[in-house]
Amino acid sequence: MNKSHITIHDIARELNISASTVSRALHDHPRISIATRSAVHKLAEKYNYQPNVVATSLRQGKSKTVGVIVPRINRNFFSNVIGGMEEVFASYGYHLMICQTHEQLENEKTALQTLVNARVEAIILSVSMETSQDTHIREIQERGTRLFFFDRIIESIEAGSVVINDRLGAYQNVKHLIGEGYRSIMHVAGADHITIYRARKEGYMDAMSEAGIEVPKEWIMEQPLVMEGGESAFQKGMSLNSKPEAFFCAGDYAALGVMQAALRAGLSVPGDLGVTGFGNEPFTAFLKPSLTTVDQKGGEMGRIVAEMFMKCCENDTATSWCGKTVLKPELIIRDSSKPNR
Amino acid sequence: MNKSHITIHDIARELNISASTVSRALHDHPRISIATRSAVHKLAEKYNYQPNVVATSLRQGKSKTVGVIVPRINRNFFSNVIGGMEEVFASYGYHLMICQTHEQLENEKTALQTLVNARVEAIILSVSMETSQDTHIREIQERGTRLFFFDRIIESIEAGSVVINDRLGAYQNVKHLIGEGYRSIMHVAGADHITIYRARKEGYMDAMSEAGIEVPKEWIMEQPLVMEGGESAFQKGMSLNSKPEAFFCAGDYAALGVMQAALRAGLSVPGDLGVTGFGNEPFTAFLKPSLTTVDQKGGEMGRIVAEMFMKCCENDTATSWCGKTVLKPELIIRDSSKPNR
DNA sequence: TGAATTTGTGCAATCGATTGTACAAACTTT
DNA sequence: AAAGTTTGTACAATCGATTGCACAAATTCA
Repeated sequence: MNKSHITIHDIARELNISASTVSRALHDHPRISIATRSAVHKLAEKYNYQPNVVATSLRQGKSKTVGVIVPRINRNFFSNVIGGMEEVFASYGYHLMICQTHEQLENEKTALQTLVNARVEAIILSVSMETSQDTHIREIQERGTRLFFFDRIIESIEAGSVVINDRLGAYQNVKHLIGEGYRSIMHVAGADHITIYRARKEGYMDAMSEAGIEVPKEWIMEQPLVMEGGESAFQKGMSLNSKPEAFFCAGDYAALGVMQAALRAGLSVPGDLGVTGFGNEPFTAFLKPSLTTVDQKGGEMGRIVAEMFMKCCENDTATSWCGKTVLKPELIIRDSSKPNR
Repeated sequence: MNKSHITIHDIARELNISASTVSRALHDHPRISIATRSAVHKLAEKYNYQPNVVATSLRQGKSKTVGVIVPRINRNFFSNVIGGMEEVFASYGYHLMICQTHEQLENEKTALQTLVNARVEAIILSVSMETSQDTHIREIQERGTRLFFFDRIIESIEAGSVVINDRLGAYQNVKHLIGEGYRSIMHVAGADHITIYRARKEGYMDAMSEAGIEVPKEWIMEQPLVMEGGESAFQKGMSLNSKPEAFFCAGDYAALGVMQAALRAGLSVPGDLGVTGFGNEPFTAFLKPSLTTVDQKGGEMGRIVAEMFMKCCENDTATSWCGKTVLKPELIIRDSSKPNR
């Protein structure tokens, strides 16, 4: 990009040999004489020669770059995942190219195209909230781009993926509430077409039905998983005939909303109302009361997808199917779910 | 990378014309007949032709990629910055390549080299804690890579940069404490060779001397800006002759540490001890008491560096000097600094 | 009608690194 | 000494897109 980048040709010229010899010398090709090799190495050292990765990429058809698409980079969970991936990829000499969708399908499509054009070796994706169909992703895959999912996967597409067992996490969460004496537990749910949210709902149902608690459908309130969603869920819950004893929220911010609304309404948490969340956002540890939640293992998830890519794709057997790794979620028990009454 | 990627040669062959004509047709070169142009466009459409960015990069010497180096991707502030940058860069068709240093100088060096090799058009950097010398960065710049700093800058290097006025932020913060009646205010400081931490210390001094409060040097405690650092600062502070009335911490996690240690020690915050932080981490709003702090404008900072790069570098006048933008910090007044006593 | 333009396209070089093939020189083998 | 190997290096093509230059055909002008 700059005169200051020296090339094998520069070295070749100075030593009066050909560029191909320089290239081979740099790779310690056995057919190049020791004398030539060391001369080349010395000069490369002197000028701090660094191969032009762009040229190598073009020649080899390998960019040593992996694309990542997430809804938002600055969400704790996603930045943890990205951080984890970066560690592993960096150790293999791979780069990360990152795009965010802001939860919008259109952006997701653009990002996919962008990354394909950049000739990334794979795309690692956590789909946006708006993504309910799969054609745009399937197309990319069919055109030969390797694909991996994490967390928010599309089940109809066969691709390597890493998730946590959301159903189990939710189940443990709700079972814990039940164990603490709560019975009429409502669920603030996320959009149903997103796998993880459906799974969390199912986990909730599992625990409830195991305990023999009937769940009227008003107890399940689909809401945007932000503070406001939690607040309005709380209002709705309080207006029902069967007053809620606890809320299990599919997201921590919604749980926060529920908690704050409850406190404003003069209820005490957990005295009058139990609240649990999902995600283990950093703030949940510092809330008063601290919030019981489920850890999503962001960093680990990132490291595992990265390793998965490396195992499956580094040699050229382009088997895109690398299996699905399911991590065990971890229930973090804190104060907001202390025994009822 | 894959047979499914079609090239201008494929199109050329099918239309029985040359690749150069295809290239020109795709760019609507006026010398190509309308008929040919539309035939090419039609076929490109049909096969969903997408130019190989790697090839273009090589030819043009422009990668449309910018490298970013941060201490940790998953720190709220940095992920906000990155998120902001991504928005702007995406809108210009630029990509982001991201590396993290984990606050280690060695990693910073590697990352710089990696990004230079990847032929990024610029490197946007926030230096690690360990970075106290500048030669490794200066070298990169001298070899022709454009460089920008944000937040943690190196003043001895001339490069475009975006920071907030840390000194002012700290000054406002401490002035506010003084206004609320606190006088013996101690400062939990960060490493002194990092510009921003020194600036925060200076802002603290400004406010104190303006109020005519003498600051013995034991009041300034350099600590790792994490919870443990805050805790040990609190212990140290309490063992002094002049008991602290408040702590101004250069980081939110340290403030959290101070607060928790104080509460454990049976003090009430802010009743017995005022505490303020710096950074406006998301959790600070939810602490009990909520923490007074200074917002660092991460997203905005990211957007501004990105725009700065675009303005300075898109046309090839390689003036690396794009000035220094200083953002106004925002003091967020919450409960932890309520009036003394 | 012949000269001067304009129009439309192709050739070949280029970006930098890699690699199959060729080939001369040096060395072994018989 | 002739044939066969090994050693060391260069040439040229390739990856895909771009672009200066050349050149023929078509058009305009004188």
